[in-house]
Amino acid sequence: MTESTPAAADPAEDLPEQMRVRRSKRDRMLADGVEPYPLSYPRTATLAEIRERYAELATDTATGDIVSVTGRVIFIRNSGKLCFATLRDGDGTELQAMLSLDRIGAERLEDWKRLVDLGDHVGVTGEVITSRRGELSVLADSWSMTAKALRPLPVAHRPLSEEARVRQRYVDLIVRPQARETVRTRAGVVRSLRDSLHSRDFLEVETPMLQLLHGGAAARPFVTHSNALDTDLYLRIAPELFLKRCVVGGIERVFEINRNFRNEGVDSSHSPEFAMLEVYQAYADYNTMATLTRELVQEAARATFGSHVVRHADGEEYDLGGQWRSVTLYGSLSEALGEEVTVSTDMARLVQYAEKHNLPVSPKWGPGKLAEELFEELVVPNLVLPTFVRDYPEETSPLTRAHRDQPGLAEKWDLYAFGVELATAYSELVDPVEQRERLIRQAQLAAKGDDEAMRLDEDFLRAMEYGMPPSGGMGMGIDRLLMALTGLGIRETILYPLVRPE
RNA sequence: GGGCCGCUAGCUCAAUUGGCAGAGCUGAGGACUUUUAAUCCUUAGGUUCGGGGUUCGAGUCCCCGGCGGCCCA
Repeated sequence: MTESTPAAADPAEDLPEQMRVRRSKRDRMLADGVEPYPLSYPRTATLAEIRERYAELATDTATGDIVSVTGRVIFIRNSGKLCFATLRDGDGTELQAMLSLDRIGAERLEDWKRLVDLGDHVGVTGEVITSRRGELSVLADSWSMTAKALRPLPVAHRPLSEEARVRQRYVDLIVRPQARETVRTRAGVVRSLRDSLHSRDFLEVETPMLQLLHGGAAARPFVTHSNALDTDLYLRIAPELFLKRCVVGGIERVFEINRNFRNEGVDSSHSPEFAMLEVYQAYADYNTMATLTRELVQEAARATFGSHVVRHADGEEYDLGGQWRSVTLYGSLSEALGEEVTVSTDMARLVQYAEKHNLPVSPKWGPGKLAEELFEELVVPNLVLPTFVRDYPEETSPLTRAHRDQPGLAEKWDLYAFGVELATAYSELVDPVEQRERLIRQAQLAAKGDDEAMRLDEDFLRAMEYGMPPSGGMGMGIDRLLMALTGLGIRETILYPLVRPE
């Protein structure tokens, strides 16, 4: 509404012709005492119900059944004494309405031709018939405007520009079936994740979005302010530290599906607000989490596509069924380099490999971070089908338990699919003393590089000191899961992505 | 943050070397009782993203800014 004309000005002056015409039709209705936005319409059946009930009706048949239907006019074909319109329901079902002179009379037929435009919502009451061409139709005895549209629809047969689709998603949803389908797919995936977790006795909780301290991930936060407390607050970058408090409190299987906020770049796979599933399970480890994650994704694929084979927007099909490939970080990196690399390979050697592959090296990186960067550069682009990448350097995994038998490594995996990171999981670090030492080191690093030095979350450490049982934890990006299942960009999987002001 | 590409009618897009800003759909007027993106006749519709510059002349070339997309960091 920001662009609308102030009430004082005469809005008709500036408007394009098509909008003036539609407003004048609304005015004409009001002048005739007809409400262009009535309270309701006595609908007796949805378009889908009519289609289902009369699926087998033969060509050029009259049923004698009278129904009342509603829908948005998406195509219109008027002639002198017989008019056709295609109506569409919210679920995308289409049905034809027919209006004939002998059935509704000259006056109402003329009203239809004068007042109804593409995009209007109408209600039609009449007999269910099939036309001579076999099209299932409602032959009107009466009709009403149920909501007059004041703006023209875009051309229905050419794609909207990508920017228009994102900025005016409501228009995208009206004209593009794939847009409506994506909304349904997303709802189905989220529902499937919840069902899968509930059936495994996980409890869903909601933890703070507004936090005094941000933690649980390395990312720049959004900052806001509480007037009541007179203190700055952070929008959460992860729910991790609160979910762990839940496990300390005895909620042994806990999850949350909610939004995280990161004040970072926006591109085809990153959004400043994104939906995330996090799961924690006591007496589990990163192996338990791998099985759970695979089952969650496979059940989501089956719930939404009826199969483990998913079809991407480009038509390619991928089978997500069965066991998934599992590699180690250093093993796959060694293979890509053609030389043995381990967690004890020294910095100088790693820098040589980086130079050989034109990878710029930041002076802030340690050997663990550099190995990860090399991995992302050389291995990740080739990971198409879901692949677990296991055993990351301890250096970059401050909340992860040390590997049970390989020094210098941590029990962490990342799940990659279609070139992006889909999920990550740890055998959680639960020793409060070691946890404190690692967080202090992180805080010192943050303080060096950043004026917003991270403070220690003392309450989190206090909770850990009460004793957290051995646990596995996992986080999965919901938007990215949708991307992996559908092949769409992140701005298509998010209904209303952030855009710059017009 | 850097590079490249784009922004023209309500929508999707054209416009040759710098030389009258166009098409389809949509809209308006008319014809049509079986259409399916109906068809036929007539017709309207523009601050070419904004600002500045070069030029006899700029949608087109140059500079600054805005928005979007892609690639890179």
